[in-house]
Amino acid sequence: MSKILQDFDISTFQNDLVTWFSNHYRELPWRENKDPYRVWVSEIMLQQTRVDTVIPYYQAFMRQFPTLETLAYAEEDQVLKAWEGLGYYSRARNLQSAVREVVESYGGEVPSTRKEISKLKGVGPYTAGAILSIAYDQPEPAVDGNVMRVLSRVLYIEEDIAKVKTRTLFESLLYDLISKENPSFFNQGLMELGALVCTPTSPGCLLCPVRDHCRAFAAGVQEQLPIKAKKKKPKAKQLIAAVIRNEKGQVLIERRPEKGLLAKLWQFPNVELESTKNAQQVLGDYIHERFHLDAAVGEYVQTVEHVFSHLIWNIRVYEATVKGVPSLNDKYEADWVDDRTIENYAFPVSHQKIIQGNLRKVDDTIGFTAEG
DNA sequence: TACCCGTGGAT
DNA sequence: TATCCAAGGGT
Repeated sequence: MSKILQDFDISTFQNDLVTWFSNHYRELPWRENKDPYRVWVSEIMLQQTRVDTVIPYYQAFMRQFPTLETLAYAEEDQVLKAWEGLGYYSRARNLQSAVREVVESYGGEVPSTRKEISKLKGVGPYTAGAILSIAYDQPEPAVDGNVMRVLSRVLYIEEDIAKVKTRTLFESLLYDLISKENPSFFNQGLMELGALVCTPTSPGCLLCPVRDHCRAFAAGVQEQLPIKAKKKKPKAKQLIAAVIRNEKGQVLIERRPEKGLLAKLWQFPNVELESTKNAQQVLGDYIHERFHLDAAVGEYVQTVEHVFSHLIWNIRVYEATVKGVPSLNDKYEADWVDDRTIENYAFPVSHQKIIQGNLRKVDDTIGFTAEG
C-alpha cells in the first residue's frame, strides 16, 4: 500500500463514488449494454473528444457497423468516411485493424486479459482498463484526464499530469483504490465526476459526493490542482492549393500518404509556399511536376485555415483549368470527381471547407463553379 | 520523453 | 481573441 493512501478511507470512498454514479450517471448510447465491441468503439471515439461530439458519430457508426464482423469486413475507405470530421484518423484505421485481428486470432471474441487486449492496435493502458472494467467487470484501472484531475485533488497529488510517468503512479494507486465489487461503476464514476462536478475550472465541490474525502478541498487548493505543464504553440505553415477543373467540370483530388498527418484522406493538390515566391507560378510548376498537367492557374478564391493541435495551415486557394479531360498517371492516387462522387471520399475539415466555399452544384447532373 | 496526431466547444 | 482542453495512443 502506497504511503499516499495512508489514512484514506478507501471503502467509504468507493461506496460514496459508486452510489453517486448509480444515481447520477448520464444515459449515453454506449451505456445501453456491456457488449465489449460497443464499449470498445465508444472508448476509441471518446479519446480526446467530447461526449456531445461523439454521440452522433457513435450512433451512425453503430448503424453502419453494428457488429465486430461488419466492421472487420468493411472497406477501409468506408470506415474513414464514417470518421470524417472526428479527427485523429489513425484511431479509425487502428480500430478496424484491431477488430480484424480479433476476428482472425480470437474467434471474434474481444480478449479479456490486459496482456492480450493491450496487443491490439490503438488499445493503450486507458482503453484496455476501460474495456476490461466496463465490459468484463475486472478491477483494472482506467486512467484518463478526468481520473488524474479528480485524484490529484482528492489525494492532493502535485505531480505533473502531462508526464506519462504520472499516469503510471495513478494506475498503481488505483489497484488499491478501485472497488473490487463494482469496478465498472467505480471507474465510470471517477470519469463522470470529473466531467460533471470535478471540472477543470470552478469545480462544483458543494455538490461533490466525495468532498469529505478530498484533501485539496480541505486545504482550499482544489482550483490549483492538477498541476499540468503548458503546451507549446502550434507552428504556422503557409500552403497554396488548387481547385483544378477539366472541361467536363470535374475537379482533381488526390490521396494523402498512408502515414502521418491526415493519412489516407483526400485533398486538393497543394504545396507549401515560401513567402518570397509567386503563388500562381509555384502552383503551376507543382501541378506540372506532379501530375504532368499543363494547368492555367487563375484567380485567388479564398483562404482556409486549419488548426491542428501542433500545427496551423493557412491555405490560399486558387482556381485552375486544364484542357480536355486528361488521364492521370498512376504514380499518385488521384481522381477527377464531380458532385455525385465527391461525397464518397473522406476529406479533412480544411478541404471540406474548400468544397463548401468554392464549389457548388451548377445543375443536377455535373460540375462545380466558383462562388462569389 | 517529447512530440506527433484533429476538432470544436468552453472560458 | 487566445488559450485550454476532451473518456489517449504511437513512435
